[in-house]
Amino acid sequence: MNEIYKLSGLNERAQHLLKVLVERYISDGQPVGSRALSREAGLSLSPATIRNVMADLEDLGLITAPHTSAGRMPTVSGYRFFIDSLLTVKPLQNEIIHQFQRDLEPLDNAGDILETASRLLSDMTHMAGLVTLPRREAVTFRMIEFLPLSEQRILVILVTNEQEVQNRIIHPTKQFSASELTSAANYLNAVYAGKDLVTIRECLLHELQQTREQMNQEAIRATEIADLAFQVSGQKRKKDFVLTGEMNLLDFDELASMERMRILFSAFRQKEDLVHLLDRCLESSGVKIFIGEESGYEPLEQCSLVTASYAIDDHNVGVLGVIGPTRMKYERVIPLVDLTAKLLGAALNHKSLSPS
Amino acid sequence: MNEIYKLSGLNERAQHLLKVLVERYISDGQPVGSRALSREAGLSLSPATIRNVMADLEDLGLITAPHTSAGRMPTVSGYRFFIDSLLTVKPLQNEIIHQFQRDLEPLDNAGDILETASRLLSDMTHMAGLVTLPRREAVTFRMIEFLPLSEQRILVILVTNEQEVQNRIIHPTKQFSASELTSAANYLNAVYAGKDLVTIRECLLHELQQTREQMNQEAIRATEIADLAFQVSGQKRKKDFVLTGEMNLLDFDELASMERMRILFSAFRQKEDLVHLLDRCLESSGVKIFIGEESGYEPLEQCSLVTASYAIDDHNVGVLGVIGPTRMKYERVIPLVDLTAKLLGAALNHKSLSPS
DNA sequence: TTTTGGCACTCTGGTTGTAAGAGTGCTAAT
DNA sequence: ATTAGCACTCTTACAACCAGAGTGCCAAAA
Repeated sequence: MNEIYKLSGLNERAQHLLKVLVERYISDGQPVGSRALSREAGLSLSPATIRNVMADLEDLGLITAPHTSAGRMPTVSGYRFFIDSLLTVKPLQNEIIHQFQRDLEPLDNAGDILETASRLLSDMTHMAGLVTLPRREAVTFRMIEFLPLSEQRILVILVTNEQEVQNRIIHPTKQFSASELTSAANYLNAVYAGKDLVTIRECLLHELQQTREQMNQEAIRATEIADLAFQVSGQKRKKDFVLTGEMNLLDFDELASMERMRILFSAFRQKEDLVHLLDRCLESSGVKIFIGEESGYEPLEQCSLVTASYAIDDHNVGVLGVIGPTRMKYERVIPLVDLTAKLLGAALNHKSLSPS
Repeated sequence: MNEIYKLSGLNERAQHLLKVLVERYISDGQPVGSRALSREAGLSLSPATIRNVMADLEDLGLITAPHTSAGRMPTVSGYRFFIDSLLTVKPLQNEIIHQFQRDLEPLDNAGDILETASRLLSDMTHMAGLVTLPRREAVTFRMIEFLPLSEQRILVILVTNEQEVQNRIIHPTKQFSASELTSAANYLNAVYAGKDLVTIRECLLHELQQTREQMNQEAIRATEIADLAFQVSGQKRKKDFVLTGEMNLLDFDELASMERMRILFSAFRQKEDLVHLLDRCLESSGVKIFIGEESGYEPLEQCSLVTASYAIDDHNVGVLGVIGPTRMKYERVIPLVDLTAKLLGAALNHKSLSPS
């Protein structure tokens, strides 16, 4: 029999017991023993029988005991199998969906929307929520306007994504007259509207290097100042993602060793690795889960990361998710992350479709 | 002798011993006993003598022992006396001053400046830094511009404080033509430039209620749309202060009980009380220190708060400071907070004076 | 009068031993 | 295939104990 397990996977009963064990462990945090499992499983099997099955599950590497006389708890593979094959996700109540919509709908700029999405995630799950900023390629240029503040300072107003507004002040070396600025803006608005910022920067660079003689004076001036304007826009962006509810993680005693927390928080500030990890989720849609060491990122060792990418115009442009202890209520977190991703995409899209 | 202490304060020797004790406790975190103090104080007194003095200091409520056979540690009054009368502040190295300037100078918008100031504070002290946003009365109007995005949406660009730019999108119920918008902007720029936002809102409200007949058509239209524009600007501001380095607080073991941290962090999110506390520091200039319970704010019980207000045009407009364990290196923190306040004020001022 | 050495006392923190409880693995019986 | 029984292991809590640190007080020394 033991042989059969190893060769052809787990039988019904073993799967059921694994499921109950994981569920119990998730809600308790205590290793679960054979007696408890026998009581809980509803199979009217004696603890002794349960023990045999548990021994098998341990052989398969799905559960493990912290020491001889403690119960068992799921390993990473155990969680993996649980999530992939045994989990029954709870559908969300309509009430929650509506609340999310209520919170996201009325906002009118991307920053607030991302922030709110992250906060919804962290508040609803009592864990840490995070939302990456949309890829820069996804930012499309709508219009630019120049507003002279003084001799040397020009305020650049950049409207993107039909709704989003960015400002910066530039200090051109050459003088630009008010009418030059207006015509430069008109030129740029006509030529580049609808293109994304990355492409535009490439074009500008290209044009700057070209022999000027092919262009008219207006285009040259416009290119010069646009280069300044977009240059700043292209520089390092201040942050890579919005992170909220970090402090919620203090509440989980499995993470609560000060040392772990310190590592985790400094990882949040480090960012690079985390960003890299999240980027890997951008490609495909759907909810992804990294359990503990699966993320390949040390500080997250005791944590799980549940992510989903969000899309604008059917293109995935960013990733959001939740970080919490491995022992989290996946059946609840997964649909929440899924929902948030969809609604975040919708909220960002919505703005570009309806003028209200 | 004991009598004399009580009536006329402490003699030299007792003061010196208190100073050494507090310094020692601050650097060690361990209650300090008579032997250690006798070694450290450089007075060639025996532990027994020291014990007598310590007993007196305890009678005066300046130090206390956690239990019979531990050393003594400062009480709140002890810290108070230490700070007010015994502390010798370390002057800052020029290197640090220059670094602060280097970090603050190049920034060109208030948001970044505040954020950087806070981060400087938290990084240099390894504690939590915070900076309140400038009072709204301190925000002066420089110019406004309207940019029609579509039929129903108008982008409002509001330049304040000579440098700061705010955007919002409004949806007026009535239609405004492009030329109407331009003339409205011109009107507002002419009439209100240099006034602060709060005053302007009051004026607008007042004018709206007046009988319209006294004004020309242009002024009426301008007032209508300006009301919309400033209305949004006047609404709740998103945040009250910038807080950085909260996580640094995890490193202090006297705060490190998860429970304390939770209370502290939820206090940071609560904000109201903290804001209220900070507001009380706005009135007068100079560094202020609240030790433990002195702040009258429960969650800060084990913490000290070191604040200073910063000024624009010689008016105090905001407060910044540092939150850390009662047992902090005041002689270093105080000058740091002081410096940051001055430089922050300068950085904010600077922008409005020199165009570069 | 001030300082000091001496001494008894107290409290903490670490170590050790012990007993109870929980859970296991194995074997033999059902 | 399942189960009862049993010996074994490991954790946890508790008590006892000891060493160390520090105190307060008193009487002697300066």
